[in-house]
Amino acid sequence: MRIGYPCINQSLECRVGRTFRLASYSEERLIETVSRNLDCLEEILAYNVEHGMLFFRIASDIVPFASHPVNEFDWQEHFRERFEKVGSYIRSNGFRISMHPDQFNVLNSPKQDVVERTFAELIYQCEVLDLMKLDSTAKLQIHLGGAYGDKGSGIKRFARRYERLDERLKQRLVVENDDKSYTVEDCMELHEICGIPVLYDHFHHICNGGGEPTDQMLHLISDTWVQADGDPMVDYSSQLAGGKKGQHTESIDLDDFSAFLQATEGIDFDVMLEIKDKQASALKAIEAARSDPRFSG
DNA sequence: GCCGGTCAAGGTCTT
DNA sequence: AAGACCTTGACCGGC
Repeated sequence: MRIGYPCINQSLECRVGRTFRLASYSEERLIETVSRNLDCLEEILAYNVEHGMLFFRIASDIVPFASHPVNEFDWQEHFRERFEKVGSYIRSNGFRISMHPDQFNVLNSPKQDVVERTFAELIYQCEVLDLMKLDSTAKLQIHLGGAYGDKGSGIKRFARRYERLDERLKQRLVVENDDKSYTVEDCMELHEICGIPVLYDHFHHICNGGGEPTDQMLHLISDTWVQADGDPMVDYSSQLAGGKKGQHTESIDLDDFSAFLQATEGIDFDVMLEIKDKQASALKAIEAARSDPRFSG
């Protein structure tokens, strides 16, 4: 079990997803920004090695506007060696890596242009992981998409588009239950059709699930990950006290996290802490997990 | 310098 | 048909 946090380390000055506005796009600016993002990624990874946090999510905009038509620059070639160098560091330290195309990426949209943009974004994010020479245990996690009043059709549409993806991309893509529409059960239905692994988001399951116990859900989704996929990835958060339903907590609730570890005893997975204070909570979680025989860091 | 309106992108719900 | 909200950090123009 590796423990990690997404994208940002607040105790370091740098930001790995630094970007800029479309209106101020220039090739020069792009090169400068990607270069700084890669510097920062190296800095964060070194911090994470030092602190035993071996699961990390790379920000989607590590290469700003990578899948946008404005960007005609061959960033893949220009930064090839730098990506290789970071990838080599990742591999030699035993990191697990994910990326998470965000809400605008809707593979099951009825709109063809939306689907095309989603394909382009998925290809870009896959290229980042490929350039780092990471194997198929490095994943892209995406939500099932819009419900459009008929989830059954939405699931089938996702499956059809999934089949059209390049094999390389199919080996990286996993589907995650969301907090509003598609439950773990829905994701399992999609898995039955096209074989895509299911990433369990614990908090989303609490918000939008059938009340099934955690261990039951984990046993269910574990079988959707084959050896080449690595251990299942799991997202963990909890409710912000006094906040709207679905809002992520500011800082980890260690009682809740310990209960989560206990409820999942004996099941292998890597866990991503989607908590606002990022590495601060990850550090606390690691202390709580040190006595767990599954923990590696 | 500092403040805060605004930012590529979709979906869903309200009016 | 159009607009607000979701959710988030930080860019960047205006002061």
